[in-house]
Amino acid sequence: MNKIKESPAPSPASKESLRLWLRILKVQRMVEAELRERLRVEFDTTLPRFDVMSALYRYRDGMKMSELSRALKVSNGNVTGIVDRLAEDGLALRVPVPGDRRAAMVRLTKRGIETFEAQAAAHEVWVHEALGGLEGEESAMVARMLDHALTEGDDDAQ
Amino acid sequence: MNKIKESPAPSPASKESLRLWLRILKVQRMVEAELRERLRVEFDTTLPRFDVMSALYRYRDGMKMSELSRALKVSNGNVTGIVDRLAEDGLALRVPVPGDRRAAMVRLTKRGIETFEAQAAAHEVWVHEALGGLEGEESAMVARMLDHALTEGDDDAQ
DNA sequence: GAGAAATATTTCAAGCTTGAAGGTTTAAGC
DNA sequence: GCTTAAACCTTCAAGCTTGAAATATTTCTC
Repeated sequence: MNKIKESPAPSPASKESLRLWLRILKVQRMVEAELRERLRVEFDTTLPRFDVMSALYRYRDGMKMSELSRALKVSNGNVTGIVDRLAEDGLALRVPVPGDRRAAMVRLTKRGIETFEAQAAAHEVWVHEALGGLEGEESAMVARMLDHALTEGDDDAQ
Repeated sequence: MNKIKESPAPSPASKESLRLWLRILKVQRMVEAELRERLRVEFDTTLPRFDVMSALYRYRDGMKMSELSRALKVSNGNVTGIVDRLAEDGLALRVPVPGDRRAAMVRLTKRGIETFEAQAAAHEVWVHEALGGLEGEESAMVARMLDHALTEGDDDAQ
């Protein structure tokens, strides 16, 4: 598998951004693989489902489908399918919006809330196990700098 | 969409890891969405295809399917499909491995190399545009700290 | 208030992704 | 050598993901 020395794109400072990007990607893939595996084995669920439930848990009285897809930064049609499956399993449910017959509110069922709380507690531990190599202050600093790295377009900050 | 104050998981330091994780995820999703969109519009290709070509470009004389999937940290079956499509488009090709009739080497075609070089140059610029909010030294520091954040299991470093 | 534009959601095809199961070939153990 | 295990790859079903097109409803504009 002889690795070949690179040469083609002799750019100046964008190289540094590229290196950072590859590092971010590596960390993200590593942690995500771990979380996905654990969610599957221990809770028989998936990361996308967890993400949706997490958003719904935070906004306990419901979110519109469009709010959900905006919050998760995924496409509209995507959310439809995931919510469908959550609903089939009795974890979430669609309720009509009084003044607007186009829209639908999605919210967790009682069982959905209980289920998510168990998953979230485990999830937090897993993340710490995977990413706990930094002291508290370092961790906060990296988080801050990452935010700062995005050259713009920052909304919906936590 | 009333946001509800959180309360359920009153953990101590894992909270900090969780915050960092969410930040990483946010940056990753933002940049990735941008890259995907641009690859689609300007080169009519996808991120997974780009990733595979990137690996094949680095290991110019070919990689086995298994090496490819290990390098990209994706499943075996996944790579099969992507390479199939690259091959259909005449960008990559499978060549038999002399001593081993199970394995297959994958390598870029001449056209594949040329195509990738154009894409890679643009890609580097895009990443810098998206992630250029840090000075060179800061960027390097974040990269270093991210590496350090992974509590272990680090192989294949760059 | 009728028509046009905007908003909210679903449906669809194509591609990505996984984990598991299957087929083939090679290596190891005896 | 023969059996068993290991390695390599593909196939498959299920689910995720996107972007675009289709529906339905609401709002805007005149």
